[in-house]
Amino acid sequence: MQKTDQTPEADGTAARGRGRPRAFDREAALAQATRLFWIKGFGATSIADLTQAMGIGAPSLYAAFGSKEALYAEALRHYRENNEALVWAGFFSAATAREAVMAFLMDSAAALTGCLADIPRGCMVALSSVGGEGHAELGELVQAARAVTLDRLKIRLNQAISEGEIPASTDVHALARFVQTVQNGMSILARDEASRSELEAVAQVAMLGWDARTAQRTISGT
Amino acid sequence: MQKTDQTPEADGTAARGRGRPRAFDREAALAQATRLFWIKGFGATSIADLTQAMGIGAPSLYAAFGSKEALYAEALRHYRENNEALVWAGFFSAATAREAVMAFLMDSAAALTGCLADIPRGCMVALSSVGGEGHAELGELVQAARAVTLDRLKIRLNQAISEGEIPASTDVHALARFVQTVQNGMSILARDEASRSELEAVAQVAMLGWDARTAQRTISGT
DNA sequence: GCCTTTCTATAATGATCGATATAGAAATAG
DNA sequence: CTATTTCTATATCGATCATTATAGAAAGGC
Repeated sequence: MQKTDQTPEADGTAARGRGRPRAFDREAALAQATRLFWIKGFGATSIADLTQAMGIGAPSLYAAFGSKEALYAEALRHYRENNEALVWAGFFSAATAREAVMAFLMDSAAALTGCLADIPRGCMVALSSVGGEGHAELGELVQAARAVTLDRLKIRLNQAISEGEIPASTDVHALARFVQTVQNGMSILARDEASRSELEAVAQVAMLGWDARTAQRTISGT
Repeated sequence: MQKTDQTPEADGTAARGRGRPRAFDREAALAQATRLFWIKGFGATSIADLTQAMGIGAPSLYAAFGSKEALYAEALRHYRENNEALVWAGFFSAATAREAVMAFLMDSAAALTGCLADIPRGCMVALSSVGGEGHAELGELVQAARAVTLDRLKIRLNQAISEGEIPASTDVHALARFVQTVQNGMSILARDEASRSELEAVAQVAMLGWDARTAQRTISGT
């Protein structure tokens, strides 16, 4: 049960001194892999696709990342570390919950259409269907990643209630689900070449739903 | 250029008299294939998966449907013919645009969570990523299917304007995009096991956005 | 009854899948 | 320098992919 992992560096951490050093930049290779998984998905991306885009041979890929599934898991982490700020920075720096949600949706409109950086359209996490492809473990990983959005929204909404920004009677779960739904839907539209301004207009309409839902005379929820 | 298709019945139409008749129900087999494509997607569904679920051999599949891609195209048609009404019947029978959109979103909440029939969760069209998997032709097919939703919403909104239900100044495109976004987002939530009542609550919030956007004193768009 | 036609089942096609065995090349430790 | 360690490149593994050749089974037309 307490078998120690015998493989030299399956975890990816570079050994310090001995032996021939790796000839490629691990992070750069991971970035290319991430981009490919992002665009094509897990199942449609082959090892041959990956080695070509990463500029390395298959044995190097397996030595550095372990397996295709482990590489995807690392790509997910790389995706979050490098792209999360595009969508969440404004949310976390906003003074009010309304401004936070507004920023979240407007920044999503820009990021998901590839306007904030040279990145593929749509969200890698939202559009991933790796769970339905038979890879249950990776499926749970992306599902957990999707759940983070809902958690953050609910935390911010509860904070807004405790600060008196919105009524205590607000249905936090429903409102957070609504914002999550809109952002997820944006990914599908972005993949179909919807423009940034179109998604921004969607965000504006969504905020009208927010305003009506957070007005003092709230219609009691569901 | 005017090569006639030589294959006996690649189009699927049953020849009338001669020869041994087909031993399986073509529509029932197609229904099983549709279900499989719906759940797993095009790429992750193998011919072996299909023949097992359809209860036929591979040669029978190819004789009846031509190819895996042609089968998927037929599955898309079968999907629409058999599931469209779940989401659109109320929309088309509603007296006002508001009731139509409300019915569309509420019926979507029920259908996408598998509450209206014994069907998989989420929309086969919205969640399909066959385009990004390298099958451009099928990708255009599902993209066109997604565009139908937007078209219908815009047509109904324009009708509502001409009937005086909503102001002529309404940004029809933005409002239709908003509704489309919400419904698409619902599919992603439904796949992650969101409940019918959660999606119905989302629909309720979305309708508040509708009301604010269609109020006579409309804030001029974007 | 026989003959033609079309279906079905078995098995195999070449291609590609993810993953590795092997061996040579390149670096550090001593 | 030599020895050791770890990388990379070529080639290949069995499995599975979509597809089909082959042959036998079942129906209608005569």
